[in-house]
Amino acid sequence: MPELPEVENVRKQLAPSFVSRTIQEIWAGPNSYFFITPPRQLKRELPGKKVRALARHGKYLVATLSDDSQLLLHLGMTGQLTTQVQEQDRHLHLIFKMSRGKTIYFRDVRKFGKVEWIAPGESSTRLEKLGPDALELEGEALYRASRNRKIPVKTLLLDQKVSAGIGNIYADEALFRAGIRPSRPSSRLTKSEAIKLAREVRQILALAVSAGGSSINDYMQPNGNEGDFQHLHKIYGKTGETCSECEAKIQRVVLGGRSSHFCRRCQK
DNA sequence: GCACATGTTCTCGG
DNA sequence: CCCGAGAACATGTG
Repeated sequence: MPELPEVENVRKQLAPSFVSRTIQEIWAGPNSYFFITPPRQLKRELPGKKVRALARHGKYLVATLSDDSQLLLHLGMTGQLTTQVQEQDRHLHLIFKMSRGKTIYFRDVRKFGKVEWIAPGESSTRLEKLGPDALELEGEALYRASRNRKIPVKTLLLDQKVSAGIGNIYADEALFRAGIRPSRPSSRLTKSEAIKLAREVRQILALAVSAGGSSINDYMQPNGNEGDFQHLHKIYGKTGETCSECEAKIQRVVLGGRSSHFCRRCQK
């Protein structure tokens, strides 16, 4: 469910239940795949610490704790952070009991989500690998990253080292709005196209944040509401439908192992 | 059974 | 060491 706009909405909604509260108790399920930091260590380290801030870098949520340690949360494909879950959920992996009566649940059906605790003074290789947040992607930087690369421009956009936060939906949407085919070799991008594409990326992400993200399948905000941006998708998931800007049928190809949607008339 | 799913990481060959 | 392609991870839905 989560690309930058969805994660940003989770961050904003979760903050009141998380920030300025003390972690009183941790419940962690037995799923070793899900935990970078093992459950026993989380149970040992987290209780008693206060959450000072909840930030987002790309698709990662980063909580800073009172001893300057950090807790990284990544939602993977199906992760959900919510303040209202029914107990007895087989996909529940982690529960934070916070001070003053708040509880936060982390559930994840496919378990591609991740939880990692970073000790004070340590740094996370995961965060260090991330490029600039996609809300601030600059055309110049995108152009530089595209030089001497053979990979499709779509795949370049998905590279979190180039820009952190873009996922499959918003990559397709931004390319459609920029009039660039997802299959275009990165090295064939002109500078003015790179500048336009970066602007479309920033714009669509900001719009999607405002709309509460996109809810398709199981994405939900922490309060249980759905986002609205899926109604504004113009290309993603619309294979075979008529393009909103012309009469052509929307095409689907696989690039870098991901479904990619485009209009052969509007995108060159 | 098959295809596919808002993601990341690892392996392999060049 | 860099690059790119493909597989792997775990589970559900149609």
